[in-house]
Amino acid sequence: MKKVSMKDIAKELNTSITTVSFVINGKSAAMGISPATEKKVRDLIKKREFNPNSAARMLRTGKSKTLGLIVEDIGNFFFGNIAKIIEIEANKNGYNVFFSSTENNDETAKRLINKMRNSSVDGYIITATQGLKDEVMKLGKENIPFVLIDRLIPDLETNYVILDNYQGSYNLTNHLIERGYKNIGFISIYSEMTMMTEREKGFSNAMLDGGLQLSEKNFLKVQFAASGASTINHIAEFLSNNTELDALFFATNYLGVMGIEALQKVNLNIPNDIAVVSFDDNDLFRLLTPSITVASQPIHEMATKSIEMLLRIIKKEQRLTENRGEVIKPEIIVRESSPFKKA
Amino acid sequence: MKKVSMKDIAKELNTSITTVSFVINGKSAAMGISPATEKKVRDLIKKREFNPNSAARMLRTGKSKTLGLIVEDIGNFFFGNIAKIIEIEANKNGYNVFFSSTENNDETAKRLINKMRNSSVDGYIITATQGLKDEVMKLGKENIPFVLIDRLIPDLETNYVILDNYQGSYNLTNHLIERGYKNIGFISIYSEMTMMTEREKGFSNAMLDGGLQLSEKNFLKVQFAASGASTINHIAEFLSNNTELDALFFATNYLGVMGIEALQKVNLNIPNDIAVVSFDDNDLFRLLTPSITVASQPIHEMATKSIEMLLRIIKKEQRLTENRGEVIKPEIIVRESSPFKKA
DNA sequence: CTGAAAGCGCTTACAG
DNA sequence: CTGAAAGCGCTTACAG
Repeated sequence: MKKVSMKDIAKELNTSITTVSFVINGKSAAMGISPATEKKVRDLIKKREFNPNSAARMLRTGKSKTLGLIVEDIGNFFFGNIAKIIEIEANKNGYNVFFSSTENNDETAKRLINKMRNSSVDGYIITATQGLKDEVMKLGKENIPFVLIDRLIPDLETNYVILDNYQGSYNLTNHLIERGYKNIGFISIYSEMTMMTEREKGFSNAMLDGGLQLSEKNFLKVQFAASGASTINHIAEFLSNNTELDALFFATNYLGVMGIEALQKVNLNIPNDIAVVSFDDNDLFRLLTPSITVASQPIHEMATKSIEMLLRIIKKEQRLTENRGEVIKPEIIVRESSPFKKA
Repeated sequence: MKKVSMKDIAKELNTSITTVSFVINGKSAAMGISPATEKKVRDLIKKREFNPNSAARMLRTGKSKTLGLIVEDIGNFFFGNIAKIIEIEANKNGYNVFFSSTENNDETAKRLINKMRNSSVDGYIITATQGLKDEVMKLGKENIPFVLIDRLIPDLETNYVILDNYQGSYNLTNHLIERGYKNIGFISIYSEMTMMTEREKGFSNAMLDGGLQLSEKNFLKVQFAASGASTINHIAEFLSNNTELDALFFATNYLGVMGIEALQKVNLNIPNDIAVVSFDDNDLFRLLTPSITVASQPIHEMATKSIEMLLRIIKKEQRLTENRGEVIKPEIIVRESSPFKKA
């Protein structure tokens, strides 16, 4: 049972492969195929269940109709849902999408980009890792369409869709200050990524603007790669050493999750002993008792904006060098973990 | 800046394309290429950063080195992590993977399978929807490798990796009975999928084996597609109408999440007023107060078993018709939501 | 030990 | 309005 080809269709209809190809590619009108011929071709295509061979088309045109999605971790709530929406939108536009997780590792990210390049993807959506600048610049130089999502690369001007991390962090900190908290601990990871530095800047500026003091006792940084257990221990230790803290700001949702475990470990009650807020929402924060106040990323908006931008670049409606960035505003969702502070 | 091809490499070395191809495909020894020639070729390939054109290779060999992963929802914890592991394993074996979410919709699933077929994937890992039997049988007839994951299709013998839903459900119910609960409500979705029917059977048999009575008051079924709000209302109503219930068994983790919201809505306290257990773990259940007892799916084991099985079928080490199913045992993780019942 | 050549299934410039 | 033919970049049977 051999697959049917354009040749088979053409032969059965006593016409040429050219005609069949024009019909398939919607060029009948432009190339002046008669409606009668067009119908004959379409009918037989349907009857024989003919589908053009994508490899042949790809070889001939150089376009694979495939996109590459490189995220930090497809198994996490944020990126999993980003991926779902991107895949649906890509599909609507005739694209399939390859995906891969970098686990925030430079070498993995580089390998994945090159692997996908060998499969000739038509464009990328990339969650950059810290040392990815050269690799991404290479894409730019070779004129391969891409869009950065969720995080920028310092000193690299390009197309991106990111969250306004500074503003979200500033507003979330301000929310705590307005509710009477004065000794706020900011717990983040060691990172040069602007995503992290912006969140820290937003926190610091909100504190200073609120007339509050800042010392190193307000900051804890942990290693991203550290195991859950060791991170929880670090946080617990920090809490034990800084008993004057009345609120905690976790810079990512997985830090928040670990932080909540750490608080249980040292027997601190949220929100009676200490208030808690976190950057990034997830199901858990909504349903925990108490529920957790967050700065939430509009996932749907970020995903659709980035795939639309990538398709525009691929279709050359937007130049790769045009540097049209989208900065999405996060939303502060006030929940039970940050009530007005009791006197 | 044109991409370098095998022809360029051959010309520069004054050798033939054949020789270059043999070297690239590791056939030097078998075809008797001299070590000196082989080294010359390899060095130039590295120097010119040559990568074989995948489209040409695909057209010629009929193999795309691409797999299709069709899951219910890549954005959910279980499938997102399944996807991550499958992608990593596939990559190790030289495959890229396309993914798509069915949202448990038959038409979407059929469309996705056919779309991927047109991109000539070499094999599929599929989370079946209820009406997917014909489509999957077609794959079988055309000898296209695939493995079902997470759920079977009734009356269809094939390769699969699933959870032992019956045993997990039986054991989880038994755990409640041993702890003194007698009026247990089983909350599930309308579904013909064996996954669901097995869970219900496990529950019912454990109840009967425990000498407990069963009536329709022990069962609530909701629509999968129903919105969160309407599902929560249904559950809340069920609870109000069945005040004698002392424990709830949620048949999936998203039902568990909604159920917890419903319990808050009708002011029932876990575990003082009512115990709760759920099938499928997630981060939330571990961190909620109280934490939730679950039957947990070994995600890593399910993912690796399924990709290994698919690769075996592709490499013809296992026949598609061989029907080698793997049934993975779930683990009961006892947490705070199901203590011994107070007198 | 190595090379010339056919052919995978398309698209498209060219010819009529 | 439609067709014959080149060519995309590989793999591999065949020849020597």
